[in-house]
Amino acid sequence: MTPTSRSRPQQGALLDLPATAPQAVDGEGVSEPVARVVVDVPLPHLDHTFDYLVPPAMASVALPGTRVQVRFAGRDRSAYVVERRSDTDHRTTLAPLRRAVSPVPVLSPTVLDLCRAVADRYAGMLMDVVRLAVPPRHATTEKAVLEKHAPGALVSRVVDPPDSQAWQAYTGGPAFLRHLAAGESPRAVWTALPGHEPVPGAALSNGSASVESTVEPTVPAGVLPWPTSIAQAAHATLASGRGVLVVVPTTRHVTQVVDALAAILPNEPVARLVADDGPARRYRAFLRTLLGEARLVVGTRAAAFAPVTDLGLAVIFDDGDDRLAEPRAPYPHARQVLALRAEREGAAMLVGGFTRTVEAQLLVEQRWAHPVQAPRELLRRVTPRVEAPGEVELAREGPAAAARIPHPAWRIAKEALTTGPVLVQVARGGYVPVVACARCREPARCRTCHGPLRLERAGAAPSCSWCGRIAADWACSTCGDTRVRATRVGSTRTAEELGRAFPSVPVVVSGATADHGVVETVDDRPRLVVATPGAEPVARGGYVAALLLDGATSTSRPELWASAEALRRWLGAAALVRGAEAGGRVMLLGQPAPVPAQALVRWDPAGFAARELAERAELSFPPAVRLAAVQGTPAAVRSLLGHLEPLDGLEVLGPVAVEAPDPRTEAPAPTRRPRTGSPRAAARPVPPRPLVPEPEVRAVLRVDRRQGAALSRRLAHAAAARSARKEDGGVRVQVDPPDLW
DNA sequence: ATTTGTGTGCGG
DNA sequence: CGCACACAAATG
Repeated sequence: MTPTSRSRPQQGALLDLPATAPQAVDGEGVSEPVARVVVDVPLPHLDHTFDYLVPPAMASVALPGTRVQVRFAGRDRSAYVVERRSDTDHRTTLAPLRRAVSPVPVLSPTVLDLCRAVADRYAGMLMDVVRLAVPPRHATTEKAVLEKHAPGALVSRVVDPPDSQAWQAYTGGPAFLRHLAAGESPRAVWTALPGHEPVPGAALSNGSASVESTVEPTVPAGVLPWPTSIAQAAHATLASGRGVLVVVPTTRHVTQVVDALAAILPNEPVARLVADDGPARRYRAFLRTLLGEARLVVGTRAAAFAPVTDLGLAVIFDDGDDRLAEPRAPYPHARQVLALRAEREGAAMLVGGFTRTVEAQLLVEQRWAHPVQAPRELLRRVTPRVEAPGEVELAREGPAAAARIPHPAWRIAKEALTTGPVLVQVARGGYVPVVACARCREPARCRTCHGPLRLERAGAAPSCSWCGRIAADWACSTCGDTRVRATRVGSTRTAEELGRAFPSVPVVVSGATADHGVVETVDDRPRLVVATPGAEPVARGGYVAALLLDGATSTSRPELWASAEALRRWLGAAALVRGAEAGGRVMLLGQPAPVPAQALVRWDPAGFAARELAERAELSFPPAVRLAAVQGTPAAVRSLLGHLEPLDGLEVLGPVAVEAPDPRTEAPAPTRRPRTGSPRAAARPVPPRPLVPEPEVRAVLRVDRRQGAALSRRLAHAAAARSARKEDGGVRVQVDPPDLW
């Protein structure tokens, strides 16, 4: 691995000085007295290395990978040493390092190389990526970990490969594990089967309440919960003496994977890298990874950069979850980070999920990864029977066809509740999250801020979901009517209705809203579980049935990804239900779009992904092509586009005005600090900052996928040229923007 | 951002 | 000519 420690040439045509011959530096006894560093400055044209002199006192501390402080443009800035050398290409005398912050080389050459690749791919700055990769230092934790750490005690335990039963359910599965165990680096896109933890005792005792279960369903070998399958792949990789990194969307997923690893590899330490754990625990887990104390690392998106020693396998699960995309510049996606990493470090990769994302489909079609999925016959047995009755079928059943929960759905729930738990997936949380005028159906809005009104609980007056004001004397601005009706029904109200219909069955609500938290698990007793997508509790032994309400709500969104996202959510819920062989049933309701609905009924996420990708190729949409969005004030966007060097086949769409920022998500007024401490600031005329932020525009750049790297390079150059000229008005450059259309 | 270097204009 | 101020370039 070659770290990219070479000083990059000055950006653009601004400064094309003849390369100065490296000059030896007299270090007064210090060997390699030059520290090449990356400095934390937010200016794109300064996104390269700088050389400093290492004072004798820091000679053995300021080693490559360590944090230091340097004087830069008159201020102390934090920086990382990326290289130590004995010469410099800088012409004038070097300034000394100010302070060695810590002796721990937190930025390893491998991770630095990855950060550079990610920055390049996303047209961003190296330091922005490094900030994502290296968690903030926690001094007391660092001291504690270093004191306890005994380098000699690191025993690379030899692990035997997993038994040959593992992954047998999947075509190509055993081969995948075999290659991992042999130290090779296969890549797979894995469509996971629903698997359920067996109910203790149920498989053995035949005195179950279920009368007709004379035939005990035989769960085929290898149909296991997804975290267990991942643990088996990790096991195989450990057998080759290499480390494993697993990245998942949420803390909840992390816990599931950590538990599965503990069950299969009880003696193997696991590092849990989750930002939610807080600075101390997060930094401790990071250091344990860095020191090689844990070869198994599990975490959320930032963990994609974890310094796993000798990485053998990178895993990402449920890669369609938007929480795997980093919200800070340069907005890298964990799937992409891991893919770059697998290539650069020669590691294997596993992209898994119940659905198959369009991006994963592209990896398959490019032959970058092999598909790993179950044969049709097995799939039919272990997935639930799914129905998506159309209006015609429902009308045959009786007059209540248009009801949110039509008669056939009630019947499924009633039958299932005699045996075990039933899941009801509802698109929205809360009680009645959106109301409209009862007469003209115009959405009801707040008189003060024009936010949408909702009902927070039974019998409550409507209130604004943006500002919280109670709209006690609301009247429709269109027709004057004072009555409201529900346009969306949330999980709380749904639970209320279901509770009335099944008074003898307990009802559980799970969701990320304030009223109630996310419920992790439920047992196998009869119970109604109402949950929003992603918050479905795992039921021991699997749900007997699931009702997926609000089908249209999830597919009618205008975004490009709406139907793929709907299918992902439906499959996520349906995968918690027992297989058809064990009586599991799913009903999809609420007029969903037919294409994703049929993909669910046939349980064919790969077919859906192939069709979706073909369609996007036809329309020149990503990921079939590479897109980048450039957003900012009109002048700033225009200037950035003006600085772009020509690129074959580059299409520039727009710029067009972007819709007004949403007052819910937009911070109030970004009060600019007047810097009271500095007398200079008072003397300088403050540029007038508009009270109302200037409206922004966005341009979309489109190129062939093979030109993607060239586009990113040009965007980074243009941003550097702009910042070098101190052109103000920030522009946000986003490669692979997730939220277009 | 902040510092440093260079150019310009005006008073002496 | 000398100095203050403005602007541009560089930041090690």
